[in-house]
Amino acid sequence: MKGHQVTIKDIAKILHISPSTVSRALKDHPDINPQTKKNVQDLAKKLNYKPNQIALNLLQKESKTIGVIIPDITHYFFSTIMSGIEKIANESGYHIIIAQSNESYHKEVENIQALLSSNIDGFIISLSKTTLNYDHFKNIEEIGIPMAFVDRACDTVNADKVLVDDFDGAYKAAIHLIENGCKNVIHLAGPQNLEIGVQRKNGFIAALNKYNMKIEDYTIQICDNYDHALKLIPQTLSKYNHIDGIFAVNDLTAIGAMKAIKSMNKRIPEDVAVCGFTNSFVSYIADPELTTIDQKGYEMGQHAARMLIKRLQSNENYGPVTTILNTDLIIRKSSVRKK
Amino acid sequence: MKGHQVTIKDIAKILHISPSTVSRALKDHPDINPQTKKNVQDLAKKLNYKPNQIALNLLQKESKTIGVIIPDITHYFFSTIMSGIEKIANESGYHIIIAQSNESYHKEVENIQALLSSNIDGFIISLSKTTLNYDHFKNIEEIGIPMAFVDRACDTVNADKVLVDDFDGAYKAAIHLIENGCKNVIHLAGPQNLEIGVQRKNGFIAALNKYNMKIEDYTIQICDNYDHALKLIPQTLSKYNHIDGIFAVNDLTAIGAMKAIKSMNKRIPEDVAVCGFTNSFVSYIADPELTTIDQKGYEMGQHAARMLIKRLQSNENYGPVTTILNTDLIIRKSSVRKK
DNA sequence: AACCCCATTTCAAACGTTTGCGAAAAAGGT
DNA sequence: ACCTTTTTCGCAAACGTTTGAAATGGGGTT
Repeated sequence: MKGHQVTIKDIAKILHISPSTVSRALKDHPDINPQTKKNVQDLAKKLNYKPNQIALNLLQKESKTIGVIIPDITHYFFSTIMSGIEKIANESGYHIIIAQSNESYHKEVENIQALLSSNIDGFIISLSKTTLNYDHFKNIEEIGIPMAFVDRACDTVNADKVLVDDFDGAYKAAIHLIENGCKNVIHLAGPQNLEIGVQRKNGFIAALNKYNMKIEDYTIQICDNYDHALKLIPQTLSKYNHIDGIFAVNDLTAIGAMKAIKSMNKRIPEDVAVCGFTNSFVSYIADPELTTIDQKGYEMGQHAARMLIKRLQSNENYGPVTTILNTDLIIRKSSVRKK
Repeated sequence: MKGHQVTIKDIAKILHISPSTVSRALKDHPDINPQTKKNVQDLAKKLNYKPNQIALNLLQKESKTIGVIIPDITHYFFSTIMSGIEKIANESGYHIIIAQSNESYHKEVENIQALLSSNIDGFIISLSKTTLNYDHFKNIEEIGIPMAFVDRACDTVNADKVLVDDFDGAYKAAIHLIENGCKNVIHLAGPQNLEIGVQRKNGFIAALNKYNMKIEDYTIQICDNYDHALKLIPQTLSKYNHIDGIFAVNDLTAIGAMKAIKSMNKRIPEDVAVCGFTNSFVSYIADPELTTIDQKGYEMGQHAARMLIKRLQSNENYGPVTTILNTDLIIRKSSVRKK
C-alpha cells in the first residue's frame, strides 16, 4: 500500500521545466538561473523531496550496502562487532544487511547465497564454528566482491582480515595468573579447529614454558561454555586439588568455572584465581569481578568496516591486508592476591 | 574493484537476440521457442548470470528489505528482538537492514531519513529513550510505508505494535516473592517517564495491595542500573533491616542488588529474595541464578516481523493491530525458599 | 542583416530489467 | 491464392537519476 515518494519528475512537472534542470538546480550547478534554482529548491524542501537511492545505485552500479554474516547477534562479543561496523558504515553512507549463521555451516552458505543475489557491495564475515569448507567464499572471490573477515577468519581465501592477538592475550593472561602466585594453572580451551582456540592455547603454553611450569594431561582441557565448565570444574578440582589458577578461553566459561569453584567452598582468588577472555559485559558484573582480556569487538568491527569500505572505494586492486589488534589485560578481583 | 557482472544485454548481444527475449527465456515464458530458451539458459548458466537486484528494485516498488531501528544492538534484550526479526524475515525471503539510534532522537531521525531513500518495504522500530517528537513517523506514515513498533511504541502513530504485559509481569513477580514468604518487599523502579517504568511499578503495587501490605516511603525507589543498585542497596538495607525481598525493574539492577546483599553477608534467598525483569542472559549465570520475568524479546521480534510481512503482502488496508504478549515467571534460586 | 556569444534550458542516452503491444513469419484451413 | 491462426520475437516505455551535447532566445557586434 505505498503512496508516492516525491521525485524529480514531479517537481519538474509542477514547475513546467525539465527533470534535468531540476537535477542541476538541486545540486547548485552554475548553468542554472538563480531564480529557477530557488524555485526548485524551495519546492523540493516543501514537498520533502529525497533522492531515490536505488536509481542512483543503478547508475553507479553500487548498492552502498554491506552484508554482515556473524554467528549470533545475541552474543555480546558479536553484537559489539556489529555495533562497530554499523558506526563506520553509517558514517560513510553505507547500509548494513545482517544475517546470522547460528554457528551452522549450512546457514552460513545459505545466507551468502541469499545476499549474493541482492547486490551487496562487500561482505564482512565472522566464521561459524562448524565451517570447515570454504568453497562458498571462493565463490564470492570469483565474482569479485570484496570480503573482510573479523575475528574468525579463513586462511585460504583472498580477503582482508581483522584479528586480535590471541596468542599474546592468552600469554598475558597466563603470566598475570602466575605472577599472582598461581603454581598450578589450567586452561579451559576452545575448539582446536578454530584459529582462536589454537592461538590462545599456544599463548598459554608459552607463558607456562617461560616459567618452566609443567604441562600435565589435565592442564589443557577443551571446555568453552558455561554449562560445560559447571560440570567439568568440580570433577577436575576434586581430582587435582592443587590447581590454583584457571585461564578460560572466554568469559562465560570463566564465570561457569567461578560458580563451580564457589560451590566447592573454595575462595576466589585466594584458593583459585580465574581469568577469562573477551571482556564481555558479564565479566564486569560477575561476583567477584572477572579479570579478563579485552578482545576489542567494537574496534575490530570498526576496523573491518574501514578496510572494506576503503577497498570498495579504491580503484586499485591491492592484495589482502591483515590487521592484528592488541589486546588489553583488564585486571579485576578474580585474580588479584594481596601479597 | 568489481568486475563486470553479466547482464541480460550481454547475453542478448552474444546470441544476437533482443534483451526482452532473453528476459522471457530466463523465466520460461511460453512465447519463447524452446531452442532459444535453451540457448539462453545455457549461456546464462555458463556466464553465471545473476539478475541485478538494483534494477529490479527500481522497477518494482519492492526491495524485500525491512529496516530495523533499535536503540542498541549491544543490549541483550534488543539483540534477541533482532534475532527474532531476522529469523522470520529470513524465512520469508526478506533482508533486514539495521540501524542503531543509540538512544538518541537525532540519530533515530537521521536513520529513518537514510532508510527512507533506499526503498525499504517496511520498518520495525523500537523507540529511543529520548524520542518525544513523532513527526518522523508521521512522515513515514504519509509516504505509506508500513511500520511495526516493538516494545517501545508510539501511541500517536498509525502502526502495528507488539508489547509485553509489563503490569502483569510485575504483578506476578511481586506475588511470587510474597508467596515465598517475603513480608517486606521493595521495588527498584525504572524512570517514570517511560511506560514500562510506570506499568511495572503499578503491577508491583497491585500485588502488595492484594495482600494488604503497606507501602512505605522506602518501598519504591527509582533505581534502574547495576551501579546504582550497588550503592543504594547497602544504605537501604542497613537502614531498614527487615526488608526481605527485592523486585527490580530489570535484571542488571537485580544483580547489582544481589552483589550488594552478598557483600553485607546476607543470604539470598534466605534473608533477602530477589527477582528481576527481562530474563536476560545474565540472569541465568548470576550466582545464585536470578528469578526473573521473561520479557520474550525473541518472540516479540518474531511477532513484529510476522505482522509487518503480513501487512506488506496484503492488498487490503486494515487498521493497526496491537499485540500484547504474556510474560512468564522464570523461577530460579534467588527467590525460592524451602518451607 | 548576418554574425557570434552567452546564459539558460531541454534532449537523449544510460544504468538493467520487465512487459504490453505489435509485427513478422510460419503454419493451417478453405 | 487468400484468409486466419499460431508461434516467436522485437520495440518501446517504464522505474528515477545524471550528464554530455544540442537547442533556444536574447543581446551585442560587425
